[in-house]
Amino acid sequence: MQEPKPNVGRPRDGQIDGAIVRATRELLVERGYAKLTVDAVAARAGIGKAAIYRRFATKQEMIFAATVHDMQEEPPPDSGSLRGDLAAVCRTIAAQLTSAPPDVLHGLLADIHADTGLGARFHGTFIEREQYVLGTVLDRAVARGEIASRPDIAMVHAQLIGPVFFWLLILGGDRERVATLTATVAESVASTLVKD
Amino acid sequence: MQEPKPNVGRPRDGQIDGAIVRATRELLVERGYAKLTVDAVAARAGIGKAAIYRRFATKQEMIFAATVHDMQEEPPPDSGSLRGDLAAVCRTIAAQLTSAPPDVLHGLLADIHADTGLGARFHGTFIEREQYVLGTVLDRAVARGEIASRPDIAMVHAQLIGPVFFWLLILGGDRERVATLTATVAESVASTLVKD
Amino acid sequence: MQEPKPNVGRPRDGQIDGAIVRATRELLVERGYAKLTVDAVAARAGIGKAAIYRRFATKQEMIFAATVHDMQEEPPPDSGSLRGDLAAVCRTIAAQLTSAPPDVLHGLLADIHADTGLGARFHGTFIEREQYVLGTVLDRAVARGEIASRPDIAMVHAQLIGPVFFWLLILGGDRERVATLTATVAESVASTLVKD
Amino acid sequence: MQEPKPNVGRPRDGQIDGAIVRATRELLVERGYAKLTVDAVAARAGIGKAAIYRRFATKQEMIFAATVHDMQEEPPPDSGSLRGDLAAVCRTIAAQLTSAPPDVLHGLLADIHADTGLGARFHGTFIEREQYVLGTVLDRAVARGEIASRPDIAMVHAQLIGPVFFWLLILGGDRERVATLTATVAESVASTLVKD
DNA sequence: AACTAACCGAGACGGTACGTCACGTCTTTCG
DNA sequence: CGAAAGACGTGACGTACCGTCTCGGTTAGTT
Repeated sequence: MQEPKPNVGRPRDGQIDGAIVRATRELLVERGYAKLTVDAVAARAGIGKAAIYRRFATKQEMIFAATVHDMQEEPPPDSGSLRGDLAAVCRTIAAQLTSAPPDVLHGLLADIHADTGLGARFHGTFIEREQYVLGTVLDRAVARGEIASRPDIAMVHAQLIGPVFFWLLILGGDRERVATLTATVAESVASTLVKD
Repeated sequence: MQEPKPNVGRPRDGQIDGAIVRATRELLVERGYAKLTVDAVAARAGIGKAAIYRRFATKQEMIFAATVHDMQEEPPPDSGSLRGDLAAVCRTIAAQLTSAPPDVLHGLLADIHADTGLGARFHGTFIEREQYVLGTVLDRAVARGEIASRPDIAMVHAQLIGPVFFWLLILGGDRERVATLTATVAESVASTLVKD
Repeated sequence: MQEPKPNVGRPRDGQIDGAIVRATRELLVERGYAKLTVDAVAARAGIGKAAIYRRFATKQEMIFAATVHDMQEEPPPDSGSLRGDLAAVCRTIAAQLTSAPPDVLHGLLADIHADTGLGARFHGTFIEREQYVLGTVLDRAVARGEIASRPDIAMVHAQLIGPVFFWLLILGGDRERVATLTATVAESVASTLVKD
Repeated sequence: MQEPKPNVGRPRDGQIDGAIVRATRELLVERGYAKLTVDAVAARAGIGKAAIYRRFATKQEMIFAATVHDMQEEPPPDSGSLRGDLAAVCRTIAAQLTSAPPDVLHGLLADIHADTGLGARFHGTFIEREQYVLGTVLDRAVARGEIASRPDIAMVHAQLIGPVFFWLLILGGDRERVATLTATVAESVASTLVKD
């Protein structure tokens, strides 16, 4: 979201922000990511295209903002074990991955990685946040004495989230069985870490 | 690839098929997925656009065909243990995932999931093949007595490939450390299965 | 010319209308009717193709508008005789026929008659106007007592303009001798009418 | 029509010539000049495109040959007066002009004048032949003593044929009234010439 | 109360790529 | 070697979408 100049001129209409998000989400569901056009969003929201581009630099930024909730994920409450904490983290992220249609995630990921700026923001907003949460959880395990030292976070991240991600986005797997997968993976990663 | 009518008229020039693939791959590397144009492919290949559209219904089909090699993956030689076999499968697939620039994979996945037909072909060509290979490997483990019965293949698939996939495509992780990740994951999945 | 909605949105840039006409005329002279392309017109005019297709439904409409000046021919001043009036009318029309390269006239006539809508507009713009002028001139002759009643206008039209048209477009005749032909025809038609 | 090499190889199938002409004429009537395609002619005739291009250098040549009958117009029998002879010539040519749909004539004329070679052939086949016939008729009038010397043929040609041409092709006039127009014009031209 | 600066909807703008179509040529198999 | 079938390079077509810009008009805060 681009910032308006403060305290001069007419202020932005706050209803428009909501209307853009709503129209974008509706059209993503109705037509899919590839067939979403800015003109259609503007028409559906009953606004002009300029109102969109005053707020977002590109179509991708708009979709990014409309799709991705504000994601201020916090470390889960201490469950008493690394395994339980990892399962909690994994469940939260899995829930986010199922909050948008799969083709939207694919399209967005492609566009994000095609654009340096957006890619950096995505990384900062999601990846780093998730790894911060993971780090907290792992530090707890160290404090508990479950593991000797904090392992490489990115590797743990990949082992924990990768299977869920793949299941949902590549295999197009059943969303109900994600819970099972999540539990299995958390167990598996925890025991691998503890074993070392 | 659209099929020509057999034995009537001038046959398709086989060199053109190769030239399209070559030009597409070169341009994907040089310009990236988002900036690939059909006109540029035709120009680079020294052919007309019509020759492309005679073979592929859309630009995406063309890229799919040019990117996705004929992928007739076979089960790896028996390594003597489930863990060794899983590691071999995982290494092979990881090698394929690193054979194209990452933005190409993202773009292709997005386009594949935006188009039902292409999605089905992708599933048939890759997912099913990988799961066939995995099934073979798991059956060996059953025969060996490592595991009691063949588990759900898709779940194993997700656990095995998901981390590598996530590491490479989402985290943009170091390609050299994929080997470490692969080994860790294979070990982890194997021991989870054997334990049961 | 397609009409813009009035008083909403950005108004059409009037300079573009002129630039399209100018570029079209230049390119018709430089390359001829058959080799005129819409892309070339847009490039020459320094505009996008969309700006052309926003104004004209087809390439032919564009050429029609660019070629056919607004043609608000008025009856010539009363020369005192039917013969003089007819000669004046004929000279005016002959001048219009020589204002564009001959291949443009051929191409335009062909396209006009290939498209019902354009044909109707051509008829309304040109034929009816010319016949209105002819009707005025003939009415004067009736008032003068040169002829008893107003004859069939279309027949007179054909007799008067046909020879000049044929001379210029079919015979590819010398443009300097059109004056002689015009005078001869006007004399001939006038005496045929007066004789009756 | 391009000549085959004589006495070598397989002779051309004479039925094909007829089939091309028939298919061309049918499609001209059904779809009009602008929408006639060589592929459609070949398909309708049940032949290959190569068989067409073996006979005609261009699409226009094909249409020219298919539309225009072999036109070996001879001077009409002596009617005893210039006026009668001119009327006969005019009637013959008018009949030819009505033998094809009007849009075909427009299209063909445009293409003829866009191509030097075809334009020359058209001129030789039609214009010169018509002027030869006119010359013969005018010579008769000189011999008869109706006129003193042979006037400029092209000018007479334009005066005589122009009105009919304009009536049929530009005005889209009623074909039944062409007879009246023909008679009027012949009378008018004859008396203009005799008067001098 | 007037001024001013940024807002608003609507839609035109330059640019770029798409997928289609037709031309006239070329290349195969068959007779 | 002619013919049917159809692939080939070329090049224009008309459409669609992007992100920008320009209208007339609206809506605050500042003079």
